[in-house]
Amino acid sequence: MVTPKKRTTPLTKDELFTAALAIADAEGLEALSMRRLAAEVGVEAASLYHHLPSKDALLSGVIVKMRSEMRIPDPLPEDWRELLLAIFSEYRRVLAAHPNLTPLAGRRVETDPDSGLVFLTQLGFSDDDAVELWQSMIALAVGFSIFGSAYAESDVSDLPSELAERMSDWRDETCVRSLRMLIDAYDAERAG
Amino acid sequence: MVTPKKRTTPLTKDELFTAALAIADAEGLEALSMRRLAAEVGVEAASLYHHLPSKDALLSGVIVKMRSEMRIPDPLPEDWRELLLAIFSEYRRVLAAHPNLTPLAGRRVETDPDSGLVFLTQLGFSDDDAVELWQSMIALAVGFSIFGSAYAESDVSDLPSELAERMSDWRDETCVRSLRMLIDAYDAERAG
DNA sequence: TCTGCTAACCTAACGCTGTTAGGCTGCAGG
DNA sequence: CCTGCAGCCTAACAGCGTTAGGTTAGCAGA
Repeated sequence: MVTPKKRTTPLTKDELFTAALAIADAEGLEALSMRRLAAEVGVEAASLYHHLPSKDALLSGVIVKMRSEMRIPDPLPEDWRELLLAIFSEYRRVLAAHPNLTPLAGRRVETDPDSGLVFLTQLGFSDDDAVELWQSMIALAVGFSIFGSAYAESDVSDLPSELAERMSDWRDETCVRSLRMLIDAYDAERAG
Repeated sequence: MVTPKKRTTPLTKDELFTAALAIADAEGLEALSMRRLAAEVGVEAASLYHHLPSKDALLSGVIVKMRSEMRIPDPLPEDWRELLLAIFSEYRRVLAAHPNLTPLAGRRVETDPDSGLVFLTQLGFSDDDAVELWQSMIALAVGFSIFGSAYAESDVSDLPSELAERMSDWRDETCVRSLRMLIDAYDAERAG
């Protein structure tokens, strides 16, 4: 696990983010300390501060790194609703692939200019409506991912047992279903 | 701020949760340490472990305490859609009232048996549909609260400026609007 | 080739954290 | 009066993020 060899090439930020992401994935967020990361990349903890201003910056970098794993399907769906759905399903897939990072998922919002929001306005959505739909989809996807991860402990002990069991199961299809409903509803309001 | 006097009555869990919530509200989550809390209630840090098994238990207690601030309007809305909306608007109000706790908001789901979920099944929703709507509303409300709090740093620098500004503004009305859309959509699918 | 600069690393230490072990104290029940 | 124990204490542990300041190796310019 730990690389004991002396380094030959200097560290890079990207290498740090990648290693940090790997540690968090494998051992949990609480295992990701500066010393642990330093050991992983074959360096002492203080040396990391030559590349990063703080641990906070490290965590932000890890989130960005995770987000960079998003892959949009190559022949883009023709229907814009399917495109939106593809984007946010992918968002959720990436979040679900790194369940240890869900506590951090909300700490950073990034919206690429070419990722769909601007596109919405070109479809006839007002700026307000486009943003509201976009925000709602982000909130839903992130919320579902948080509650779906082990981070969340649920107390449903007072519910009837069938409901309790079902409430502990945060399914991907449910998220997609609700995402679709939001898209259709905003679309209907735009048309009406 | 800190109570220097010797205590006359023994500590209670509830007193600890209340004090911890106050510290987190006033000074942020990172200020809430066992030593800080102990000082606040006039005791040494180690003594807290007579009442709590761990800091994690403290944080869970704080979340429960926060959630207990929810108040459902007294003449219950007659329309069940308005009732649902009232519940989740209140949920969001409480979350927004404690912005420093949003990072923890996802760590614990509680669903009272009498808070509406069971009620949905009595209205004709299948167990699955009721749970899916319920989960979606939780996810949306929590997601909005997280992104609306200062916890989230947004990077919208690449967006057109009007969109960027609007994207940094997570409005309550937007959350309510989307909640309402979800309710109506699930209602329509139930009827259809 | 020698000089000097600087990037990239190091050791050591600071004050903080959650947590545990073990001891004191004062009050309630027998 | 004696016992037990709830409720607090002091002291210490290992680990944390971070900083100050020192070393080293390699490259730029003379």
